[in-house]
Amino acid sequence: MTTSTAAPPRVLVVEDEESLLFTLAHSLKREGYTVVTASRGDDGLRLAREQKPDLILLDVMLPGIDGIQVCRMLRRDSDVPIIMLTALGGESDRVAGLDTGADDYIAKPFGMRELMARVRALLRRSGARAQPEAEPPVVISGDLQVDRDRREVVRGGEVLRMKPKEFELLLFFLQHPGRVFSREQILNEVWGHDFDGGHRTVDVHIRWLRQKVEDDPSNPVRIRTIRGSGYLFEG
Amino acid sequence: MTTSTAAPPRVLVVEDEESLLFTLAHSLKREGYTVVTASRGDDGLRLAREQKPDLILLDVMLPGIDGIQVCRMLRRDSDVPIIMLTALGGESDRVAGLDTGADDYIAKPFGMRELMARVRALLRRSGARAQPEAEPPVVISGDLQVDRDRREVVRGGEVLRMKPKEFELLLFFLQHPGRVFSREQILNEVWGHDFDGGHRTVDVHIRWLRQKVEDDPSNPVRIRTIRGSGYLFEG
DNA sequence: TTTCGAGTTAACAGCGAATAAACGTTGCTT
DNA sequence: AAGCAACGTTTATTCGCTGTTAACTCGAAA
Repeated sequence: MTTSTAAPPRVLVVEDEESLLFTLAHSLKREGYTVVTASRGDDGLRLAREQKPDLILLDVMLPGIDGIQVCRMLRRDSDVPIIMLTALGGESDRVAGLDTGADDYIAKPFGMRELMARVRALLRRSGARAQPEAEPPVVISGDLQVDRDRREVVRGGEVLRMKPKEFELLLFFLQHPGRVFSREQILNEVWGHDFDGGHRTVDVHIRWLRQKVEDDPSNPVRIRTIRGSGYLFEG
Repeated sequence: MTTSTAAPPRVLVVEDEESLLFTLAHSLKREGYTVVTASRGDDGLRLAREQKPDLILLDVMLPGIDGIQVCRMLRRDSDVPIIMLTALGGESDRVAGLDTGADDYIAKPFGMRELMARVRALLRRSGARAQPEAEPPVVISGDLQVDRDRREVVRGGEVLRMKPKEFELLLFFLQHPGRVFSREQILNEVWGHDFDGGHRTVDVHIRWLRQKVEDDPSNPVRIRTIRGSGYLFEG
């Protein structure tokens, strides 16, 4: 019943914080989606009805009408997939969000990668055709197998137990081999747009990753350090 | 949604320090952009609205209205890409800058080359057409291959281990073959506009480069010395 | 020959990264 | 509700690398 086209899926983003809106729009476009934006709840509601998007990203806190209201009103006559963006990851928010009929929620701050994964998943579930990028569920590089569906990493037959952030970080590297990324870029992609901690956090996670992924963690071959620039994953 | 033209992208530079403003404008023009300048925050704001530039370089410290304010005011009705030029590379500055809705920031002192790279990246992201120069990821000259993504130099099948400055310097030469550059010019481009060290620093780096790049470092063929003028890279 | 610019080498200070460990938070178990 | 385990982040320390400068040598131009 949702719109289904041969063209790329349309995503409506309703978010008042300018910089986040920009980042979201940009990331979505890069993935191949068509993006429509609004920074007020009432505008969002109007656009949702005019444009019939295939998916909606909806901030909870909004000027005009808040996200919860918008969601409720939309649900009266549509079952378009909705992902709520909530400020505080509190249990109550989550419940409140899902109660209104949202299909998923994600707490700020969130990594772009995770959000994109959820968007993709939700669109697939909702049966939207023409996935802009049918990312394979398993990414392989050398003797490494990363299964995004099972959230599991297999190396030489044995399953590596990965922490969530480690997994995300490794997946990010696997998907962008042979290119240097600065700590800032990595923080933006893996941690989230508004993570404001120190960039040394990356170092530590790199280290942990190396201990699981490298033959000799002290002499890394896969995840190389490019002094003064960042890190590079050797495809 | 942003302004997009067939003509070269317009860049607005707002900077109060005369010499830096001059350098910036000059470098941008050489890259093929159309440049508009202002040395006060209020003038910058006015010009931004009149001229609708495709990108803005905005100093944080400004007479009139400071850069943060200008950025905030612009963001109310525009999503033109903005790069902030910050004096102190402190983490807090970064956050403050990005919070106002800036798309990128760069800490002084910075090399012109890096700035140009960011300008290019941001314009590409924002979807501005008519890229003045779509820089290829790999630059080749003779048996030299410089890979900017991997930050790696390959010569005759073997990978050369390069220090950061060496890499930048070599890349600079590769991109400007057959032309003499004075030490001052090289310092400006590769080191940064307000590097205040001695110019002999260049000599030493040239020497190190030659040892890695020349067949006979004592009789350089690729990086030639033009006595009294500077150095020249033989394309 | 004299002078000035460039080559060469080594010393040193400062920075960036690796590492280990502590801390605070969260979520789960009992 | 309390205790516990796991995880993410921060901090401190160590270590090695890199950039810069200075001193000396060499060679070319005047």
